[in-house]
Amino acid sequence: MKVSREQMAENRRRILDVASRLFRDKGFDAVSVAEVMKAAGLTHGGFYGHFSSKDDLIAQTLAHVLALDAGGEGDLRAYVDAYLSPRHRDNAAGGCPTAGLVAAIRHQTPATRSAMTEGLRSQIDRIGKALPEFDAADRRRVAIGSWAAMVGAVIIARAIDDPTLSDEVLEQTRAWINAGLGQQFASA
Amino acid sequence: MKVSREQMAENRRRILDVASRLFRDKGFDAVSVAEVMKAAGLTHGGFYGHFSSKDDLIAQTLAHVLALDAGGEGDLRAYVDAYLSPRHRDNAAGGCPTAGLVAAIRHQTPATRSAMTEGLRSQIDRIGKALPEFDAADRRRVAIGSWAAMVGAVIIARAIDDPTLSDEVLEQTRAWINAGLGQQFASA
DNA sequence: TGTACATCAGTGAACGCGCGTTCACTGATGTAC
DNA sequence: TGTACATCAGTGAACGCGCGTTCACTGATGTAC
Repeated sequence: MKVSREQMAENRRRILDVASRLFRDKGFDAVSVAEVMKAAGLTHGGFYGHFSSKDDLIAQTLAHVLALDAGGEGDLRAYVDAYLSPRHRDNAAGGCPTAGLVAAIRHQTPATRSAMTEGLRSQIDRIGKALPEFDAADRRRVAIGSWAAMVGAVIIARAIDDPTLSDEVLEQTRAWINAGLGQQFASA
Repeated sequence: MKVSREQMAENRRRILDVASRLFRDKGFDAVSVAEVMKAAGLTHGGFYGHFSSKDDLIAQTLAHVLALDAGGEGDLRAYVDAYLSPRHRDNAAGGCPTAGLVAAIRHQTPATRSAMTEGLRSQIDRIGKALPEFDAADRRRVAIGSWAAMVGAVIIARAIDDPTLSDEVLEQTRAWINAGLGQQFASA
């Protein structure tokens, strides 16, 4: 049965929200269109009224979640600490979409790759802006190096089945980044 | 038709070799059992004489490729440079299995996760041993931080569709790691 | 404001396809004599 | 060393299943009067 325009817009938003959680949690391939629609409280047949294909859903979900994720976080050091925490490692579904999905982007359509590229570009810029104590050239290096280490550490920590080693990867990467952020915190 | 024991062992080795390239190139899900067997010059029916399931192939392939990859590389700085090169970024099929596959490990069987954990553990140890200029505590931090940044940068660089930004991620991460490896090279 | 009807968001059965896996068969291997 | 035969690695057709996608239908929406 037909629903109101507002209801349809809300349904669409709910599909993107649940899809972003499911994709981050299980990966693009392991989540079916029917599963997304069911999680959104709908049936699978209506899917193609909102999206032209599963690939289209993936591209739009990525753009959606990266836009939400772009909220300016104030303190960089606090952000690094939260990012490299066991809590974030164990919460892929609600965590950073880059950490959860970058590696799979290589195999996606151009629209999806493009959305991820813009997300990465603005994330690097955002980190750079949180580094006023560095001059322009250093700022870029620190922003990119730190971001690569953060994303790499969370991905690695999530792969490791030994909790002690997994925690150590997070903790030592945190120390390594803090050392790189400035000698005044080199012992952190 | 039956083949000799040596032939069978060689067939098995060839299956693992082509599987490791295909998995690194396209991901576990996008490679079918039939595709692996065909690439190895066999038909799909014989697969279950060598492996009990596709998951078993994945676990054994990962152990196989991580063992091959474990060759001790001499100079750490040269290793970092090669790792963070456009050439390595563009050669996922023949490149580092960690960069190509870590992110997908989260969704694999315990045997596969265990193989990856051991591969990561020994890789971190190997990098640590290549850092005699640091004391024990710093060595661990530098090894893990550098490795996380290397893996993260290659994964991110492979996702980005803008060659300029992709190259920049590799290059700035290289500079960031070199800075962290010691002040005597801080300008590299 | 109230009624009549065209629109169209969502439903659920059905489709074609590729996948992982199975199995009866084949013929070279390798062992027993 | 040569022969007879049991073994078994590899073949290719077939299976069941879940997936992405399609489509005829339904009934609430929202517009025209």
